[in-house]
Amino acid sequence: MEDRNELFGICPFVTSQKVLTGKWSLLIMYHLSKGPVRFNELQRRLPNLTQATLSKQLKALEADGMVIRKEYPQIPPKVEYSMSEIGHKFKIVLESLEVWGNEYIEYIERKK
Amino acid sequence: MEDRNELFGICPFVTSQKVLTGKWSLLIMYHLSKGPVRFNELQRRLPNLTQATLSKQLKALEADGMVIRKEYPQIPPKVEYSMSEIGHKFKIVLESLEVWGNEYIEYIERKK
DNA sequence: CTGTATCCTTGTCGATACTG
DNA sequence: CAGTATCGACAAGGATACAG
Repeated sequence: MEDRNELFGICPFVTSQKVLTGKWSLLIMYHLSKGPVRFNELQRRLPNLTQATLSKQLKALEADGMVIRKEYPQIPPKVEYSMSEIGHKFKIVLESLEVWGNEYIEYIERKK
Repeated sequence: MEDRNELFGICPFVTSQKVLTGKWSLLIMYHLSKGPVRFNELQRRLPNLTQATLSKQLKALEADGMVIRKEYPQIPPKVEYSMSEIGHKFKIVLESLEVWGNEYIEYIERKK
């Protein structure tokens, strides 16, 4: 374990954290795990996220190879986002995160 | 799924992402998963992380209930950090992240 | 419908120096 | 040993407006 940047591509945690930096990445990946989604539909499911922000986050995930963007040459345009192969493998992480997240929420409630 | 802030404490992914925002949180949790660690030892294992930053990240994790800080009244002072109960439950997530992270690293290598 | 272009605010991180 | 204080730099996100 040495430098964060040097360790990208070496340490699984450094690498994971880098890919998951986006504030909405988990939520986006979760929605894509249910199947391909169009841009507009995704935005509808993620209120309080502007078009600009959603676009940036999707571009980042696409650049990281997590997400596949498929464009249908139509008018009006149609673009579908889906999980890539490595993205699909991430579903296991999502599942464990979902379980843990709910446990954490319970923990917070008890603490109140 | 509505607002990020409103959903903290409701949606497991929103909640998880909030807890894991820290740039070093995964790495710190990983090291603590091996057992209690003193401040200095932790810093030694995490080069390229200044004392100030490590201190802030630990404070954040402690505030979130992920980490327990135990202070021994000695001279020189000794402080041990360890995983809390909910922190221990996070180990499952760490394990799946480790597996996935390594798969992702392989994926990147193949892409080159 | 699916974006992009700007601009601005905010938060986070790191560097450095200092302390009980 | 285990921090804190301060400061500056930078990146990420959000608001708004516009475009193909």
